[in-house]
Amino acid sequence: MQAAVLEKAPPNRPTVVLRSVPRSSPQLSRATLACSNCGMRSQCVPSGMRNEDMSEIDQMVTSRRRIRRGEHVYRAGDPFIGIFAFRTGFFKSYAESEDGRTHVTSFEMAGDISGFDGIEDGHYTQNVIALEDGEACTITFAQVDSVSTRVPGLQHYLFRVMSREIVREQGLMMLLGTMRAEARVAHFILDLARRFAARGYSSTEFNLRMTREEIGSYLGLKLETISRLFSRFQDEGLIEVQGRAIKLVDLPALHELAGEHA
Amino acid sequence: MQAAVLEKAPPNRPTVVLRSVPRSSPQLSRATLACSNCGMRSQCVPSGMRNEDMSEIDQMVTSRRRIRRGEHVYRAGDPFIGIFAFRTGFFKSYAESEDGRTHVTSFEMAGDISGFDGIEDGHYTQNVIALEDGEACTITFAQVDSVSTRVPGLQHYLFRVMSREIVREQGLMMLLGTMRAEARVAHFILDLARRFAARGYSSTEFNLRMTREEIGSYLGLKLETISRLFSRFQDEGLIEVQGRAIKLVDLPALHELAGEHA
DNA sequence: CGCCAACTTGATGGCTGTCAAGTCAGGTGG
DNA sequence: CCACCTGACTTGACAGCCATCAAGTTGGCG
Repeated sequence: MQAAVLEKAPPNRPTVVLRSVPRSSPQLSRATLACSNCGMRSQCVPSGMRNEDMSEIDQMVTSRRRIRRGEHVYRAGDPFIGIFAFRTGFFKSYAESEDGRTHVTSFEMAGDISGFDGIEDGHYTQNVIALEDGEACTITFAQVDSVSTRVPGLQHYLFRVMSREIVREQGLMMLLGTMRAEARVAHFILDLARRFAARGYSSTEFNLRMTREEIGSYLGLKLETISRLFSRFQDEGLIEVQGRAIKLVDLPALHELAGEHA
Repeated sequence: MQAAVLEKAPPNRPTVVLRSVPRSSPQLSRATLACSNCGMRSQCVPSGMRNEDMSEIDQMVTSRRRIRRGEHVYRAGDPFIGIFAFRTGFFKSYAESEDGRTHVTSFEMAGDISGFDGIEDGHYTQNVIALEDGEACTITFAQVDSVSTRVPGLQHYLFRVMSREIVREQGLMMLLGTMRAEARVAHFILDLARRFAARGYSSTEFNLRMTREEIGSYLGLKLETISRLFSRFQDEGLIEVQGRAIKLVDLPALHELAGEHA
């Protein structure tokens, strides 16, 4: 399944070969679960994490779970059990309001972590659903408690990951609050490119895993606006789009539009 | 100074009498600093925090700092030293982008906490400035480390506060991404009312501490739009506004506009 | 082959931004 | 005490960006 997904998305073939992983066996060995053996480690763990601390982090990951396209990792209102670190696949998080509005708050890929919204009152407030088959490592908070009292480095790790999430959301708030549609879309494309690059995929040619509507929801725009801007960017020679396949052509111009450095 | 501020803002007189506090003496006793003696405790600490854990939390607060109107608590780029719990005063947090855009991400009042944006890379990414004279308790992260290895309840506390911040930001993203101007403004007014109420102030009559421009920045709107909507809400009998004094008249209608329950 | 979701593109309208001209309130100095 | 000044606010006129509505087109899949 994982391989099939990659085949359907030729431009996203990894340029770095990642360790292949056994499929959802009911009981995985501690070594197999270990973060220190995980190809996605560099994504999960903030830079600067010491190697000595990795074995401590390994102790938290208790299980791995296979999630199919369309299946929820968790839903708003579910009791909080812990956080999820994605190993493969592609996911979206979204919130729903009382009156039925919906808003995509993030797209998760390998190495990203979800679930911090559930800590405060013991229930998740968001929904996370797979856009593509994948696997999630489960880190239950019961584990966190027992391990982290013995291990000071561990809480540091979690503080940093949560801090990163807070900063990420602040960036999105600025995008939603101050940027025009074309800047939002340019920013979105470049952000995806960076994230693919960080995982060893091409940063200039990749496949979108989400619909125009989901992009629009994420960026506070309508799907028609996304479609129109993709077309316009293509006319202007910034990108090439065909369906969900995107190729970045004029990176400086995209950065310019997104309001980044130069 | 604190009293003077309240005198200038008659509708905000507390309906609950709060303990008076000695002014910024250079060295405060541990008992004076203690959270367990603080009138704002119910705001800082998430509900459900056990009393036994309070003494542990007390150990983290190392100093208290007086901040005058217009003075920064910290700025983007400053080295991270810890988090700040506000005791009195009124503050705003804002982010600045490379190309000069600015966006207000939150307004802080007594019991709120700032500074989590600085954990990840060791530098704050936001700016926090006082809109009104106040005091901030400083919780250095050096303290957190040494205390929390002895005390498991402490990290729980911080996880919950950070989780609350993440959920808060997700709510704001939905507001910025899906709500129309009138809904944003109604939501803003009601949110302020709730927060004043939680601190023992009137929830139907209070003074804004920020300019129309700051409200606009927070809500992703222009100051003229804020002004116009305040005027319109007044014409429609939802509120009464005079300058920064606001009185909520038709709460059901405001909730309706904000898209909340009924 | 036909269906359906996803996507594209056009026409139109409205919400909100922009520009502009005041008004108001608080603070300062004469 | 009053004139003046400045920042904050209000209000009007207009424009433009993006949403809305509508009608196709495409591509994947049964």
